[in-house]
Amino acid sequence: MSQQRHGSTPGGTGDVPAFPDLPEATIARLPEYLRALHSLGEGGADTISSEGLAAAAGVNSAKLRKDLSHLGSYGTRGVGYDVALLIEQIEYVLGLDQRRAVCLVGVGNLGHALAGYDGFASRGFKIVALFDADEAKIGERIHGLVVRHIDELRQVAVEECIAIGVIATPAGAAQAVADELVAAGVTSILNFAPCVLSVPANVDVRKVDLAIELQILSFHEHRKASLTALPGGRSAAGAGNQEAVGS
Amino acid sequence: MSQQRHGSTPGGTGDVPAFPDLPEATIARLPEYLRALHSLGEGGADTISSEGLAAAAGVNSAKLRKDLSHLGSYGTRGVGYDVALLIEQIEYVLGLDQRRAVCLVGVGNLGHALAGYDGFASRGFKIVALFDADEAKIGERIHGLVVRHIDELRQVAVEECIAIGVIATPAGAAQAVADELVAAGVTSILNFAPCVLSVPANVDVRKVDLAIELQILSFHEHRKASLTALPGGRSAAGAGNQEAVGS
DNA sequence: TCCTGTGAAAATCTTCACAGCT
DNA sequence: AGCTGTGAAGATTTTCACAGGA
Repeated sequence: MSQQRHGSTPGGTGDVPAFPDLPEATIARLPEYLRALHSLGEGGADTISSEGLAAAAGVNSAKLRKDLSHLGSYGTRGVGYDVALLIEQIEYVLGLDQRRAVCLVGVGNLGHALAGYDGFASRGFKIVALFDADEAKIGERIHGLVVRHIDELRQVAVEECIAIGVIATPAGAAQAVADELVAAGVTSILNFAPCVLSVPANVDVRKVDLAIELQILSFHEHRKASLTALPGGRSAAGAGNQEAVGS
Repeated sequence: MSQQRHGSTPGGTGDVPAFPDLPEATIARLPEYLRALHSLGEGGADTISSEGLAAAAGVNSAKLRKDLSHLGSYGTRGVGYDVALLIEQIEYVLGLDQRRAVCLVGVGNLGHALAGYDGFASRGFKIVALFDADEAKIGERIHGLVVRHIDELRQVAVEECIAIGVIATPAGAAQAVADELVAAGVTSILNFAPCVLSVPANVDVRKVDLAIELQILSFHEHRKASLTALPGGRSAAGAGNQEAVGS
């Protein structure tokens, strides 16, 4: 879903430093591997096989090995991967070793929940500022942060070195907010508003649209219904997006 | 592989009726097209070219045409697509013409917000029941619905014909909830808990993990930083082929 | 033995470019 | 003319299957 490509490989001769240019599909899976690794690590595992990690992450083992091979060789044949080492490597590649400040714009229904979402803090992100355009909300305290007026965004973004902006406004306001974020120097945006944003090529946008997820599920419901209404429907060969986990 | 239109498939594999089997990638984009069409329709457009619709949906026009061609021929050469007709067709394929009941399990921070999220109702879904395991929350009224105990899930699911279950519990509880949903006959699950669910093959699971989205953005931040840190780096990545970014 | 890492094949997805309809 | 629908080419992603190290 990325809006733009990330071809890089500058033409220069390659004293390219440590930046493996990973396939997008791989990048999107690394966080899941990381979560699985943390979970396994807490369970006391020191090493884990590709099969085991793959199961914990919900993918198949060949894909997992291929993905990890892009990072380098951090496994041991006959044994598996060292959990702690792999965590470290993935965290490095994802840039999680440095703290990244996040701001959230729009403290309505959804924004309110995001502001207090534990999952952010527990996985290396800290929301450092909240903004809204609604005067009635300015000054409100949410999970320890005070809501500020959107006009302060530019200044605060610089002060706090904000790296990622989260947009949780209604669709109508989202483009203007994105423009503000870009103007403030933010180069990564997570957009919860149901609309397309236009941004300069150096800015990355990811979109999460809750209704779209439901609509995709609705399609599959519709499909399943139309199959069972028929004689001898094939059952679900690649229907889901999850491996058939057989633990 | 090129699948023909709903003509009769030779060979009598069964006169499979109107269910085009769309590529997953296409399915995932249809809701976006639908949103764009509604938006254009409200703006007064009766017809729209592939170029125009593609821009509104944030994809390129060739992809859009290919996607729509899988549904059949609903465009007019030289003119474009009839907005109303196309909306109708996409809604039909996505199964949005029938009301689908949704239940939400877990009314914590995030669940609370989801229960009141306008985007669901406004795009054809209705949350008809809320569940939680925490006695303290049972009976609470949220956006017009009373929170019930998870033990009632099975019964309520049948009564209300629940088609889709949304899991917004902590990770530790998610698998048990998924099992309950499956036992209650729910065959589509939207999972917000950061964990992998195992479900039978006929159940579709989609996962939304907010922290993972941030981690993916973090990767790109890291990558961008490592590029600009290099000599000659500059914004050489000009290969950007994003749609013309209209101001 | 067990398991990773990886070429090569297969499947899927995207883009091009133009035939053909309005 | 303008625009859709679509084969064919290209790019990416997944899967297979096995070489080779522990």
